[in-house]
Amino acid sequence: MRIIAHLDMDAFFASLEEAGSPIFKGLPIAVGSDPKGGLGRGVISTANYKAREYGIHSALPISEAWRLSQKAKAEGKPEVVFLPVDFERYNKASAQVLEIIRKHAKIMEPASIDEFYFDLSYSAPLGRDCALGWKKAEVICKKIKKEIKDKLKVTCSVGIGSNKLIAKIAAGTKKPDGLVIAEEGQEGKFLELMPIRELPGIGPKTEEKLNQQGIKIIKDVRKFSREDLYDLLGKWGLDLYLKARGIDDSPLEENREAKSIGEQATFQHDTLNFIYIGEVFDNLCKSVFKRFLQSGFKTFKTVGITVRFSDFETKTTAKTLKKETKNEKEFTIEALKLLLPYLDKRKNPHKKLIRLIGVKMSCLSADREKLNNQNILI
DNA sequence: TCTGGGGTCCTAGGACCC
DNA sequence: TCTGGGGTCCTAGGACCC
Repeated sequence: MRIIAHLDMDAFFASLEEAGSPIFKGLPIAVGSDPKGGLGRGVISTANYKAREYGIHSALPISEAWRLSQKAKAEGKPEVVFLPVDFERYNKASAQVLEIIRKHAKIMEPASIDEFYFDLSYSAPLGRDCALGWKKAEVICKKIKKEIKDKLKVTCSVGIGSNKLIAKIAAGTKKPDGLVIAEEGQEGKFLELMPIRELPGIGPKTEEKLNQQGIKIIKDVRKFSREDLYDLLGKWGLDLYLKARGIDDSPLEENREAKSIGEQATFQHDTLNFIYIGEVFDNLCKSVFKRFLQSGFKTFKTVGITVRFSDFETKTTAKTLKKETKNEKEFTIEALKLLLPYLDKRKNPHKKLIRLIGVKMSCLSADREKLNNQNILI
């Protein structure tokens, strides 16, 4: 039996900004793109709990957030503080959290900038009282929470369970600053009354599909056989069959490597101005290549681009080169060759304006020398 | 209200090789 | 002359997550 914890930072970006500047204390804060007086095109990245009282939340269009802020102001409430995303700062904080967790757990998986899994099974040595192990895990998590609060002045929520799925869901049930233990052997019961949307991997589309079958809460999933769920959702249906019963054997993955490096940009105004598009595209390529150099990867083999038109139709094209390369010119030229058809009649016959362009590289190889050694061995 | 930017994983179809 | 099937690589698109 494993004891797995999931730690999820509370409104991470906004909390860090609030903790970093005393003048923001207690105010509604929204981190995201520039609202530009209600004309901005982005979305909210993170809103703190005060801003959530205004109806502002992650992924909300920034223009709507601006409107909500103005409305609150008219009612005599404080205006929302809109702040740009400061990744450097958040990455630093994330690394500090990682360091604190690592002191208490040998096996850990950073799942994102603000989420971490770690294994506390060691607190229940073989042959010892299992309940004691869970108690010890709780004590360790309390310590971790306290250390994070002391050092970073922000809170987090932690879930403890017998696998990653249960731990993650448990952490989400009591935010902010929660600590929830989903007792071993009670996994099925813990989940049964929750809406299916609580299961990671079920988004709007899958939810709708399942609703059509009369499935609303997790318990409802259990009325369907493995075969039924496979027919409905393919391979993911088999996963769902197990997840609905609280079963999840997936291991913690300590050394996950990136599979691609890419960047995209949305224009302030939709455009077909070649010079402007070319300039932005060139900067994207330069920035992606710079990150490639810093990444430690030695080569890439596939170049891809994205074009989003003003009607939100989105096209991607990719080209895998004959040979791996690390050449910047090759990267830029291949990317440009993929982009050009979208600027003229070839792939844009109705001359639709372009909203966004993006570029990425994939098929990254970590270490060419290692690869060569393997070839010699074979 | 009009929809960011960073990613991952899965699927389906076509090309190609044996 | 007609007809396999398996395996792998590649591309495009979709769903999802933070």
